[in-house]
Amino acid sequence: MRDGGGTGDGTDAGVRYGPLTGSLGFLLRLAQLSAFRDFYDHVGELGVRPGEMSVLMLIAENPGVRQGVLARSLMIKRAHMTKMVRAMEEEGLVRRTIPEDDRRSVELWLTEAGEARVSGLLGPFLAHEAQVPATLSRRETDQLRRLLRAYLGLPDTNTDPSEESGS
Amino acid sequence: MRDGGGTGDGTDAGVRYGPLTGSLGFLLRLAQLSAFRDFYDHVGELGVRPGEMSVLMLIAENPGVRQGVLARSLMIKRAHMTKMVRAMEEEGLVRRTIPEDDRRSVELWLTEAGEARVSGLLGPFLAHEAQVPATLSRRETDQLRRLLRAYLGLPDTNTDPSEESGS
DNA sequence: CGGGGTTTGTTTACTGGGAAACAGAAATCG
DNA sequence: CGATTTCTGTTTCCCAGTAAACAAACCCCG
Repeated sequence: MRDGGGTGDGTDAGVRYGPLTGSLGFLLRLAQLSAFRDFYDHVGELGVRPGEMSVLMLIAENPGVRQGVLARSLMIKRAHMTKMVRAMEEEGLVRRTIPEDDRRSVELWLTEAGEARVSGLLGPFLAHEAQVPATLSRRETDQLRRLLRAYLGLPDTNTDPSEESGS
Repeated sequence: MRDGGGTGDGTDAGVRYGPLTGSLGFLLRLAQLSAFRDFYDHVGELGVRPGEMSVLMLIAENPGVRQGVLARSLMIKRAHMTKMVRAMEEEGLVRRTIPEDDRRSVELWLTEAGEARVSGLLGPFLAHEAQVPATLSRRETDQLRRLLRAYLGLPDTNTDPSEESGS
């Protein structure tokens, strides 16, 4: 018998969290795990992982972005970005070019297959994102996003939640 | 020498995040990485990782908790919990007992060394947690915590912040 | 010009964590 | 009671991601 609000998250086991209850880092970790699980349940069926999707989308949005900038933007190490991008190059999704003005760096572009991949993923992804987390109201969800962006120091982009969603 | 550029978050590289800007999962991922980095900067100096700390604190708060319950509470797999707890047993921090009424399961207890460890970590940890993230006001921080707990389906525990001890 | 320092990507070795298969104990059901 | 199913922890193998060392290119300054 679960105590009322069992959401299936696995966090309703009746343990006392003690000092962790108020820990922002701990809550962020649990929330991220929960969100990724949702991602796998919905978008993951299309055979894409969160990391791959974020890389593809950022290249699509910033053609020719340099590899290190991409790594820093996604807060992962350059070493790992090398592996991801190399693998995606092997898959024929990404093209890597070396600019003349700085021959250390690598610029990234989507191939046609890469663009097709993004096109195919965008719909399901946006549909997934449009869903309200079921434990929050729409207003709370918007506020949570806003606070997370503020926490990260990202600009408060007014991505008007009233737009598209139809298409 | 510490990198003094921007906010230090590494997310200010000028890239356009596109659909990811509004993605709750993506923002949660970045926020979690940022929070863990803070943790390592402050508490990590004491030679403890977030996972180890959370396990110790949960056992301290719930003596005799079963291993699987602990795993579910922290949203990690039992397989991994086995490894962590075994390692901590090797270190002499945790004691594992098999209850008579269910000889499959394992109950976890802190040893004296384990309790000493928790005692030594609690102060720095609480001091770390008391810090407001510098990009948020105190009120926003509290609200972020509240929204994360709601998102996770955790009870809205009013962790009385009345002991902010001077600052 | 040339020599240090820095940046960029890469390689290698390592850690945290998951997936799947498994064994023993418990529960269920004939 | 025995057979089957379920639950718990464990093992093995694998993947995402990091740390550290490195080489090439760039930059700065004499």
